[in-house]
Amino acid sequence: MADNENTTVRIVDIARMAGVSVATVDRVIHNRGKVSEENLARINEVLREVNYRPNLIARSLASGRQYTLAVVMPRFAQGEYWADFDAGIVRAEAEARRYNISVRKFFFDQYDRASFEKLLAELRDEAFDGAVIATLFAEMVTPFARELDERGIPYVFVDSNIPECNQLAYFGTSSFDAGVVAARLLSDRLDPGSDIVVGNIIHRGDGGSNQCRSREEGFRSYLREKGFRGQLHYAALRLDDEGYNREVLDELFLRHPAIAGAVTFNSTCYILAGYLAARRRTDVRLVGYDVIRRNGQMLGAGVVTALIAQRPEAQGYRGVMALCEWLVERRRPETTVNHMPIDILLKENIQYYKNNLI
Amino acid sequence: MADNENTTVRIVDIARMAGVSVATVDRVIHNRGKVSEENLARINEVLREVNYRPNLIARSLASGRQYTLAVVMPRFAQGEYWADFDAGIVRAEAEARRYNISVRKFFFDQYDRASFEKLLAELRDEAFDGAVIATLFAEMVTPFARELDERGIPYVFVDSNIPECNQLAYFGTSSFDAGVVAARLLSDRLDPGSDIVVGNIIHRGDGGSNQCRSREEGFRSYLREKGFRGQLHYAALRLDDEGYNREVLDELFLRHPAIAGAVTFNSTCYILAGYLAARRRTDVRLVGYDVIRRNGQMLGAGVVTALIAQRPEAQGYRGVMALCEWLVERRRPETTVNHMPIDILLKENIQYYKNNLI
DNA sequence: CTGAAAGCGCTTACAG
DNA sequence: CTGAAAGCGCTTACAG
Repeated sequence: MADNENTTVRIVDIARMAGVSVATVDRVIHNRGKVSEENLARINEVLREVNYRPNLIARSLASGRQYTLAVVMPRFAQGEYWADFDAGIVRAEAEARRYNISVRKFFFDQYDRASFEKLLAELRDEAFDGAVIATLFAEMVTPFARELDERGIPYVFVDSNIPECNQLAYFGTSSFDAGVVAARLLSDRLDPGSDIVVGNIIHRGDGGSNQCRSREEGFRSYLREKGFRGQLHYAALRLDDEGYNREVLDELFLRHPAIAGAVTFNSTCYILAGYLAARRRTDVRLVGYDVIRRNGQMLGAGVVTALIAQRPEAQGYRGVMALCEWLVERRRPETTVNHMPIDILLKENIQYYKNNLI
Repeated sequence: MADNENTTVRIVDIARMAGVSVATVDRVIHNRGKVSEENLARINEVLREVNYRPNLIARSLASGRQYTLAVVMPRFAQGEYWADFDAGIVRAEAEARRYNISVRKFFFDQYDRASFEKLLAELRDEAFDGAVIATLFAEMVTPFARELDERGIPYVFVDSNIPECNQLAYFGTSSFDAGVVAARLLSDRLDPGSDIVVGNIIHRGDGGSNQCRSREEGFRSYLREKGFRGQLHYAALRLDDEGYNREVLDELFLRHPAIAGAVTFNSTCYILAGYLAARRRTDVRLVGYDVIRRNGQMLGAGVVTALIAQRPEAQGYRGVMALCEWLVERRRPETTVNHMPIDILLKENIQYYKNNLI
């Protein structure tokens, strides 16, 4: 019955036990067909009996099969959010190479939906065996996902999930609950009547990402539940236009003196932080997302109260690895929706956060 | 000069380029000696020129070399802290198997230093190629580490670091700063004059672990810096002895009515939480360590204010993997001291923490 | 539908 | 000090 556990059984062993050649066993293992009913049954029986575990190392070495993965993500500069995600891709790439899997990155502009559209069009003519897709523009990802389904190409979502697709997996936070946590951290010591500024970045095309919208819903939901009575005021800000932002915010704060809190639902809370620091508004609590360099500095300086992070490096790494395991071993991730932890960073614990990108 | 990047160069290629056989190249690659000066030089030159990267998969398949790793850790029951650490070990084990590396666990009783001593004695007669050691009893680990140095066996520390050893790596938090974070979370809304209870578990042998001592130092240091004026009172508690603990705590709270905060520096804050819940002391803020089941429940119930966690699963996983990479590829971890993030868990974000053990 | 044989890149005795 | 040859466990044409 129970065979000697420690001697691994190989294909030749299976072949001998079933009275066939290794090639036939191989056909059964890979469902390549062209095997007689009786051999099929016999081999499967043996496979089951000995609980055959293929040696993946040998398989990889022998097959020489090459896979290419496409990673569809925003373009980034050093120190920005997507640079951390990219670090995870790079790490996964190094591991994947051992299994003859290579990675190609395709970039779009996260503030310009047209750039994403254009990129998707290009991808129609590209050959790849799997894709990791950052779902910022969810409405456009959905139809593209259907095309991939038709092409039989597996894909993984990162950043925020889109439930109605056939993704192999999702890696990212629950955006809604990440919004709840922001509200908790911000309102903890806020008078229930205070107003709150919401900093937004002006988009080309249309408003906000999938993720930011969900975070705001979670944020509002928490405040509602806790009986918060203040107002939320939106500030439409620009990247790298300090003068403009200052004007907008000056006016906003002037008009609404009850403002005692601030939040951004994307990774640019350093903009609001810069303003508050310049104006010495130490009375305003500020919460934002993502441990990018400029946010981290503002947290260390005490201008930002808390940052919420979502393990971008892990998202990148696990996205690629999920596809690798699927392609090499036909092994699905244990769960499709993989919510990353919602990390809370304060001045006191931020220094260790980046050390361990895993 | 720069060769075609994408065609991998193999040992046969090197051999041909150097005008020798693959066996000689292999000897050079592995410093096995028995190679003439001139061949050595020529081969090394070629190796450098083509930037040779061995195919580890092929190497592993061909060599059939077996390694055994020893993991020295506390015995645990399901739901306890070390069970999470163990989950990381198990995951690493699965990966390591591919490279012919197996893991043996050796358990001691974390509340009994004699059990650790006994275990170390046993390990002297065991054969293994690397060790992951939980450093709870630091004074005893140090001499044992020296023995390993002499035996030429690499080792990795987890839980808390011991600087003066030759560990290949350390994976764990900065215990001191984890104490600082506890103080920040506890004292945030505490009156500077309030007293604080420190819950301790009575040890057999001697007091507290390495880690708990450092956390307490960090804790006290933060309070000192912030001008905290209250007192710290120790409660010597027992595992699984609710009646006894209740007596001790009843008396303590009676004698010190200024107590408004509580902390434990190990993972048993559920004991204090159980007491506070039973006595309906919602006025006492409680902070503890580690997301074990019973702590998580108390956080969800609102009895515990915050938990601080240290990614035990990652510690286990990375500890084993560091040894694997060293044994298989002679690759050292990039840094020796790998501080894990100090994670902060509140009621609002705890639900996602366990999903992603990485 | 089936099997013998070569090969993936490396390591390991073995004979010289 | 050196090299020819077999082998790790699996896959892949190829011939039947």
